[in-house]
Order: sequence, then C-alpha cells, then structure tokens
Amino acid sequence: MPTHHLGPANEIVALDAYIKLLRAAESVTSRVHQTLPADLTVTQFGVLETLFHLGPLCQNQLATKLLKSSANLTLVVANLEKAGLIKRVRQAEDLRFITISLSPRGQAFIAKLFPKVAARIAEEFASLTAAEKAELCRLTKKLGLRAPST
Amino acid sequence: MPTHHLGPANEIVALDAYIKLLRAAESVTSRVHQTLPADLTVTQFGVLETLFHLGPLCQNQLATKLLKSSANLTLVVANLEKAGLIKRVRQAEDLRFITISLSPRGQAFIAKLFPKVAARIAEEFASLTAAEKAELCRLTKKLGLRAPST
DNA sequence: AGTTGGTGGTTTGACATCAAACTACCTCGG
DNA sequence: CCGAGGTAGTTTGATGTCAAACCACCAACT
Repeated sequence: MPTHHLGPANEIVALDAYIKLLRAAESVTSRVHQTLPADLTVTQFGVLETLFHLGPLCQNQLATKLLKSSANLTLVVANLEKAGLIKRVRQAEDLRFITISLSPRGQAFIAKLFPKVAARIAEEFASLTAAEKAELCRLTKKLGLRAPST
Repeated sequence: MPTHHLGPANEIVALDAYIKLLRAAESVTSRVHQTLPADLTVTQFGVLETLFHLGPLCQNQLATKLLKSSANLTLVVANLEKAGLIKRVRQAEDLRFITISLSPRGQAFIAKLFPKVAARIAEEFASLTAAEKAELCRLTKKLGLRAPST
C-alpha cells in the first residue's frame, strides 16, 4: 500500500545508501577472503564455520543457515568432501537425509582458522566505535528483516 | 600495527555486525532482483545503468566502476551485446580500446526500467528515517573506504 | 497395499566471478 | 627502426549461484 512516488530526493538518498551498503559488504568480504588459505572460498569457509559452531547438519539445514540454494550446497559440499574436510553420511532412519559433519582434519582446520578470521573481522570493524557498531546492527537488521517483496 | 587481541567481546560484536551487514545487502539485492525482467541479471543491470548515467565507456572503465574484473566484463558485455542492448566499437585512435555504448533499444530499455528500480530501492529503505539513512551512509562509508588489507 | 503428494538431494543449463596465461597493440628508449 | 615494457581485452579453468527438471524416499489417505 505505501510508497508510490516517495519523491526523487528520497530516491537519491536511498540509492546512495544502497550503493554504500553494497560497497561496504563487498569491501570487507574481499579483505576477509584474503586471510583465507588460497584454495578455500568464502562459501566453503561458511560451511565449515557453521558445522564448527552448530555441529553436524543435513544439507537442507545448511542451505537455510547460509541462505543458499540446496543445489548450490550439493556442489560446495562435494568440493569440501573431495578436499577431505567433511563427511557425508546417509541417515539410516530416513534415507532422504544426508548428515554433513566435519572430518577430524576439517575440525582441526577450522578450529585453527576461525580465530584468525574472527580477529580479522574485528579489525575491519575497528574503525567504528562500539556505539556505531551497535547502530549499524540496528539499521541493517531493519533492512534485512523487511518482508520479502512488498 | 594495531589490534592483536581486541578481546572476544569485541569480536562477537564485530561478527554480529558483519553478518547483519551481509544479510541486509543480500536481502535488499535479492528483492531488487525480483523487480528486474526475468532474463536480466543484476550485473547486466549494473552495466546498463552505468552507461545510462555516464555515457559510453570502455570496458576497463566499466570494470572499475562496477568493481569487477575485466575478464568478467568481457562475458557480461558479450551477453548484453547478444541481447542487442549495447554496441561495441573498437576505437580508431587506439586499437586496444573498445567503446561500449547503449544501442537505441538498450537506451529505451534502461530509461524505462531504471525509474522502477530506483523506486523499488527507495521502498526497501523506507523502513529507515532520513536520519537513519544518512547514518547508514556514514557508517558503511567508513567500512568501505578502509585501506585494502592492514 | 497402492497411489498421491511432499521433502531431501542431484543434475542440468546458463550466468557470474576471479586468477592467470595469453594476444594485440601502443610507446618509449636505444 | 626495433626491441622492451606496459595496457586493453580475451581465453581458460575452477568455483559459485540459481531455477527448473528430475530422482528417491517417506507419509498419509483411501
């Protein structure tokens, strides 16, 4: 119901904010990516980190957590399995499910890597005060939670 | 040289802010994407929009504006050319350069589409007050401008 | 039991994305 | 004039990404 013609001035401000939002996200992510081992992608890190903190999950749950399609996860998980960092086990009770868990190597790998990445992200945000970080959380949360499509 | 151990509390806040920043960007972008014609990708829109507002550019300039690799632009531009929305013209003075410009169809297309997308973005940001939008700009700008790698 | 519908996962096809190797071209110094 | 180095763009190979079609399995209902 809202918002036919909010006015061009309003649009300009919104466009500007949107561009800066994208730039900030891309910018931080690209610098975080640089701290990862060369052959580990951001998405792969995301999978390992999620398993590390939440324990074994099936692929669908992983996809939901990471906001990715399940088709996507099939590929990423396959690559991580090739690399020997995770295991896939078909659940006996319901053969549709596949439980993804960290391999011992994967566990050690992410346990060592995660603190470095966390420290890196903290550094990236060090240019903001605590109050500013909190305010950023508040504003981005509003945007993120917005109902899908008006 | 700063910033060994900023402390775990600090890290938690930074991680939280980072996640919310990513979610907000993804969330808004995915909803903006829904307003585009089904066969137009966000990147393709970005190229058309840039040409629309800045006029003809060579591929390298486009890549810089859009923060993409020049290899990437080669593909995106090729797809847009296939769709008949842009033209590629080798510059006579320096044969290395290729000028990308909107075709008449592309010009009409983006002229009609852009206002819709701008309005959509304004709607997405309507949950923030003007002051909040300004604050978001200020904070994200700080993050985006951070020196590449410490 | 058998069909029917829903759910988890895979496959396919198209696009995006980058790094790195490569081509074509320009320019500058000898 | 010619070779060296630099720049614009393309190609290649790997990954990510999604929608849509597909397969396998479960559950529920008749």
